[in-house]
Amino acid sequence: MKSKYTTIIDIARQLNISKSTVSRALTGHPNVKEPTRKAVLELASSMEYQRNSLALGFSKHTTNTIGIMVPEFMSTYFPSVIVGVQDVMQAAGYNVVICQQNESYESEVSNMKLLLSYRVDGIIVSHTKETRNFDHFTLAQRRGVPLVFFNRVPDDMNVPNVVVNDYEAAFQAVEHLIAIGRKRIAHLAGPESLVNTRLRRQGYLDALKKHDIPYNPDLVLSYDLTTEKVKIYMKHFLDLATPPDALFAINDPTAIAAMEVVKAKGLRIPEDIAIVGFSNDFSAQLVYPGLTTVAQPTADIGRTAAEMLLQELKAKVKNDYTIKKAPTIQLPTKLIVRESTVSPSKLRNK
Amino acid sequence: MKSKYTTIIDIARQLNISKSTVSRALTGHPNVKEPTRKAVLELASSMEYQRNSLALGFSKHTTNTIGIMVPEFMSTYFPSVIVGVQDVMQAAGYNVVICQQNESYESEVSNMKLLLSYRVDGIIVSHTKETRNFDHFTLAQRRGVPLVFFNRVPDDMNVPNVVVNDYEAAFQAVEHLIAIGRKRIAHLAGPESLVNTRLRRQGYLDALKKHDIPYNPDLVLSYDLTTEKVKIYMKHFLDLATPPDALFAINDPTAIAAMEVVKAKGLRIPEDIAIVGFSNDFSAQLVYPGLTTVAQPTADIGRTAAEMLLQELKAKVKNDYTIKKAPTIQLPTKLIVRESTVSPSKLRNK
DNA sequence: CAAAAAATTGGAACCGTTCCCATCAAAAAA
DNA sequence: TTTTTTGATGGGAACGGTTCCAATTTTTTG
Repeated sequence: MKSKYTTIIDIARQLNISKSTVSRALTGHPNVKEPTRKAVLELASSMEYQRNSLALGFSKHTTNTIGIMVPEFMSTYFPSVIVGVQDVMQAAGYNVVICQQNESYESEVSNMKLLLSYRVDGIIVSHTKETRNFDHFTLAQRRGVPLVFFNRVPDDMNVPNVVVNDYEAAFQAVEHLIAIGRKRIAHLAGPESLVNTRLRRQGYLDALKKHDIPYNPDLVLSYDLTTEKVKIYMKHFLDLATPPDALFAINDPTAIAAMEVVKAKGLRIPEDIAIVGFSNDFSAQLVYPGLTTVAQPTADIGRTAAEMLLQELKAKVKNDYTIKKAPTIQLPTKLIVRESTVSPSKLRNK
Repeated sequence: MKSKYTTIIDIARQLNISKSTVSRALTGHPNVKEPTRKAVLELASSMEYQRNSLALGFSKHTTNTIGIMVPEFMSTYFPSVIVGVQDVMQAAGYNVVICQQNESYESEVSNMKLLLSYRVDGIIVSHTKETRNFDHFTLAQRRGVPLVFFNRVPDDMNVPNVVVNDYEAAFQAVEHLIAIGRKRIAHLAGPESLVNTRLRRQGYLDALKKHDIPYNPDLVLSYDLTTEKVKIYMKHFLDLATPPDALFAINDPTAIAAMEVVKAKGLRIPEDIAIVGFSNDFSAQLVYPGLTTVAQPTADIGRTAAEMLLQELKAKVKNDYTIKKAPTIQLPTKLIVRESTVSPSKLRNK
């Protein structure tokens, strides 16, 4: 089967020179006479020569391509991290291939194998909520493919990663709720499998403790990040004998789904119940009332992760993280106060 | 340089058989004795053999991978189309590589070349708002790589595509505004380069004509889809001697940005100005008031495009669309009426 | 102007896999 | 038992590029 793509051999034949020379001319090797180079370049362009990355990667053992794996991309968080990654990587001459897992562990494993089978040079990852087994990640490491994690980092793996201080950010968010006079603060936490869940919950607990508010286990529920469950759990909170006067939600979609339940029940936000989310998703400013939330520097997270990966890639001797401590970078967050915790009139006076 | 990946030659050497036999065992060729196959499979799994897709694609001239190119993915529209595409393609045993253009023509060209250099078997595309030159698309076709377009389809190219009836949907949306008694209906249109812009505007014009509302050129502006411009143009509309009492926006982000301008000016939605968007982005239900909009079956669009591409891929003889008419599939839209056009009390009575 | 040095080019190996063809062994048929 | 058919395996070319080394040409130098 003859392919329709032009090859360097086609060019070589037409010019009656060897393919080595054509290759040299095309890659900008210095040892090519000017007229030869010109002839090759002209013919290549007129024949619309398109180099075969498969052949190239195959023969050079490096593809100049990296992969990025995200658990989902319906919120704006991951897309905007990806934009940051592409930014840095394209400037560095790398191609970026995006894989999306739909929060499925199975997809994650198969996408990882896909990326490895395409011999990507490195991978930036945030794992799914289902991921409890990390063998597919260590496999990549054993193959010499550097990994950089962000946001969701496996906590028993020593890998380079970019995160925010989830603990501190949660602590501040809860302190904000306390500052506006709330005492019965509920927390809708995420799945146990995510570090973020544990850190943010600890921040919540410690903020309560600092302000001498006793911890009430009835007000903390972990859930699987599905919209249906939010509705059930939120209804449960509101039906308690003494319902909460505030909610700290693991993320913005959770907070927004919770707001709907509150509104459907005819309660007022923030008067009856104040709500705080996490990540400052684009939708946080759109909902009514505007959602108070912890902003993450998403594009920066992407850029930083990309730079970290570039470090790994250009290290002549691969860093061995079974011996050496892997680098972590923590980026700052910022509490964005909106109407879901402070009524509009007060906000304006600020 | 020795790669850390196991190859079929490593396996062959260890078992003292030829690489042909190993290859046959791994690909499930029938002519392999059972004990041999078993030995190969076991060793492959214990050595964590991972086939080299570069070598495979290189030798077979087919990669079992398709690309999808989208102009942006910060709204939910394109991500959810992608999910539909992945759905069908994964079931059919194909890998999907996602490329995101950031609405940049330059990125589009370079991503197209990237996909071609990786010899993908086919590509699903929605072009950027900047794209006016389609050479990179015809290049793919000349290389025998089938294309399927969706949403944004170059109108002077004969290519398979999946769309909605933009004209009809716009017509209905505007009729809805007329039905609720609006007479001065403004239209914020998109860039001239997109078919959607032209079709939706035509729908707008024809709806006015049908209901004997004279066309007022002052009330129609085309713009480049940037948030800053919406603000300027919307302010301009509101500052007219007789400002519009309704707005039909090219898409939901436009409508939502326009709503902010209206609210900032202290006007009421829908009483002073009713607003309709397009696509039913996830945020349309979140904004306050809820945005009336035209829902598109996004996941279905993705699934349909994927199925169309599969048709192209399995055609033994490639369809030549320089001769033959390319198929088009039009999927249904649905007008979703929310509070931005009908006040809550009336909505409830319906 | 011949010899040495430098620049340019060609040839061949290599990368990992598939696949066609040849070979050989085993099983079936004569 | 011999021949034919079938099944299992090995050998090697092909895919498109890079790269090292050798060969050739050109330039420089003594």
